[in-house]
Amino acid sequence: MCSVFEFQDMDNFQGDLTDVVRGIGSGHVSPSPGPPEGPSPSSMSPPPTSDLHVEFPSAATSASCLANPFGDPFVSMKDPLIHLPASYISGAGDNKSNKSFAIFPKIFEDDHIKSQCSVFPRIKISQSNNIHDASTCNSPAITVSSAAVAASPWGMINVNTTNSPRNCLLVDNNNNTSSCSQVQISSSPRNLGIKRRKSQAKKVVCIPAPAAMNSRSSGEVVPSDLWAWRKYGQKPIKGSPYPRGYYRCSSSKGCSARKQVERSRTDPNMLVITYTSEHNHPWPTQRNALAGSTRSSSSSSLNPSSKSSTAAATTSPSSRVFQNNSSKDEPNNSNLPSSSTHPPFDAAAIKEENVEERQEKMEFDYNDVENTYRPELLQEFQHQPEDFFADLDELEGDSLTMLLSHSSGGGNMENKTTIPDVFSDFFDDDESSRSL
DNA sequence: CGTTTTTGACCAGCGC
DNA sequence: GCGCTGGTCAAAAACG
Repeated sequence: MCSVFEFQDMDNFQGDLTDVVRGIGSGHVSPSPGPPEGPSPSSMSPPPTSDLHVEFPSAATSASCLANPFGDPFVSMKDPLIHLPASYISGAGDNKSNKSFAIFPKIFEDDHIKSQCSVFPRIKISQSNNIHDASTCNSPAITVSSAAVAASPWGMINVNTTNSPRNCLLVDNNNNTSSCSQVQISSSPRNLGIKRRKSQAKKVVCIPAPAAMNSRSSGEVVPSDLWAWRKYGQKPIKGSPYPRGYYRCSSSKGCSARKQVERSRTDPNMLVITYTSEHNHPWPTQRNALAGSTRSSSSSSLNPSSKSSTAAATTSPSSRVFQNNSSKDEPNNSNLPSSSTHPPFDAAAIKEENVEERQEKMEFDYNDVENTYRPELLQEFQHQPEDFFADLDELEGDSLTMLLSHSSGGGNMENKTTIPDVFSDFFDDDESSRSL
């Protein structure tokens, strides 16, 4: 029933990630069945949506991560894409389409990075209202646990989907077994496919790709994180119909942080983002590149509506989403965290104006100089969930919508009640981390 | 004007 | 050493 990918040598893994995704893709019934036929993102089906439930980590799961080897928003943060509140993800009773997405962080340990970070919390995304313990493989669930999970309290992502013939996928570096059948990806040279220019710590994240509305002309969609990324290259990748985009951090000159973004060759709905190197600067207090940051997919002839969505997704001014009254003209705003580990809740390309409104409402405070969110933030969510989601309903074409396609349509608040718990865990988790 | 995107060329690692 | 492939550079174009 299940497929198990074993990465016997994570150091040689890089090129195989999409194979993992393939496994995932085959595991869930995509709205766009069949292998990709080519780089035609405009024809891609929307990302998995609706009826997903996110179970947030317990306080114990991400205890040990204060280090931030990458300095990217996926480190030390609850990835906004991952940690979407359930009502974001939940479609208004839409049980028709199969929705799933897998996010599996993966760390490539280098000399200096050794199982130190619980970047991703344990997360379960289930198709139904039942949160399955996918680790048991008894339920129709895809379980993706990164190698880092075994090595550290990183995150386990259980992606639960129904109607999947092979609906339990385990990615584990510890040869974790189950009743699942196994597909092994060994470190044999033939499986490498991608050379390693040099040993680098990398972190691979697989996320649902925002749909075509967010696509660039190249077909890439880049969910936003809070760093400003500048694309410096794009290459077709052998064996994949989709090109790989190369981005470097433009938030700060001299920052060596880079990331690669590509679609899964087998599941266009999935984006594989590989982070390399680390940021050497705090979280950006501004998008230092407004001029280009908003031009976005202007070149996208495929989907004019994508304008301001893609680059925005990559380098959008939405970085200001939860920045506390920070002016984009004021770098090093004292209101902002001194550390580089405070990604505002920026689930890619939220409309800026809405973002600002939300900012006012939520009054996020990033005075925290430690590596976590302030508990107050949680309280904000806990106490104002309705406002929060009411605002969200106003968003159109934002990343959440893109991510979830037609998710919360009409202000469906069915799962609203889960939010406080969600954020409770969300912050409890960080609390536990901070205490270390 | 400042920034990003695009894209062809170049460089480097790896297998044969 | 050669070829393949991935990663990076850099000039030109585009955008606000």
